[in-house]
Amino acid sequence: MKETGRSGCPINLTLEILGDRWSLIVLRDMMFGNRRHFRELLAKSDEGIASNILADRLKRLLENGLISRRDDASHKQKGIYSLTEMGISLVPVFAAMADWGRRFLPVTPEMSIRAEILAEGGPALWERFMAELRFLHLDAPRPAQSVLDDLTAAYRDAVERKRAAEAEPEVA
Amino acid sequence: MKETGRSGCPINLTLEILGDRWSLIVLRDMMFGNRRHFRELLAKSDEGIASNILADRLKRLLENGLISRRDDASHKQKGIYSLTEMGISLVPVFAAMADWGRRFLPVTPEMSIRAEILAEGGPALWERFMAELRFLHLDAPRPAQSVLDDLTAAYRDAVERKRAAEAEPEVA
DNA sequence: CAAAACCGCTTGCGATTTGCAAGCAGTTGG
DNA sequence: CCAACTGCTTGCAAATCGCAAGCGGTTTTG
Repeated sequence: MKETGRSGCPINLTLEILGDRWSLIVLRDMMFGNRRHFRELLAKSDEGIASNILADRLKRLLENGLISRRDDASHKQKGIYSLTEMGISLVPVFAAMADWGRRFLPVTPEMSIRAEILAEGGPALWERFMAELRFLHLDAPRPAQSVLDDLTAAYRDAVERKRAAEAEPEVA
Repeated sequence: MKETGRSGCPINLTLEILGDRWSLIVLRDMMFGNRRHFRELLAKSDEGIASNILADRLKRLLENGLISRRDDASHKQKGIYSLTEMGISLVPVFAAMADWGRRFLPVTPEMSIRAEILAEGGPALWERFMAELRFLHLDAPRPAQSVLDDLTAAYRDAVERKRAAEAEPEVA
């Protein structure tokens, strides 16, 4: 909790915590990719975050209450990072950002399929997704159906379709 | 348009453009404070942006198509910055971020009143606000009623109430 | 009509942050 | 016992940030 000397505006305060190139990437991978260990977040990211940056961001996200950390019982060195309610509550922010990005920026189709589903599902879907995240990251009961599975399946389908299209460039 | 070598994920692409401490602050002041000149953005900001940073951000926002710039007919040195449709479309992102910030961060009451109104108004209100921004920044027709006036009036009221409360610390 | 204020924006410079590569002590599985 | 793996740190060069001052030109003011 350092003194920044800036204003009490909600937009400004949000930017003081999340206004950099990597914090939201880390949270995105935890949220949509269910990556919970340091190495998972480090290696499986499409953007290739550096290990010192990742360590720093995890520390800052911890300090600010967006994530929590506990030891992995199955491996004495591993830590498991989880989203807190504060982190889970970013779902609408991700949905809004992703929808804006897919409309105005040169996104790839397979990377924007999940943004599309979230935009079409609207707040009702976001709420179901957040309930699922509370099950995965907190101690909430398992919800009836899984939004994350739907999102992941749609993404895998899109990747698979792209691979198939590239393997067979011209349709006969 | 520089090559960053990162992914085509909408979240990532959005962060490559807006993922820093100042870009969204500048857009916020243009959007909610209707600040259109360099000096207005420089001096009237609650956060005190440096002039070189402001110049750099305006340039980047121009390059990325979020704002436009034209000369001020009434003053040969002034330029007028306007939001483009791409910039106006960030309204839902601001609404989501502001709502998250006011729920989880130590915002001041008078700075969060607008976030509250936007959250309660929901997408219908956002759409009316965007129509008004198209009138102020593009060449769209004037909408029936002004959301910005409502937001600004609510903010002024909150500031006034705070000033009154501070002038008379203890209620008799 | 000259001085003062204001205009957008740049420059210099020290401090901080970033990105990359390598490495570390401890743990696990074969 | 050793190779692979764990989370995370260190060194270092490059980029960025933040502050202060200033620049050529325009407009306002006394």
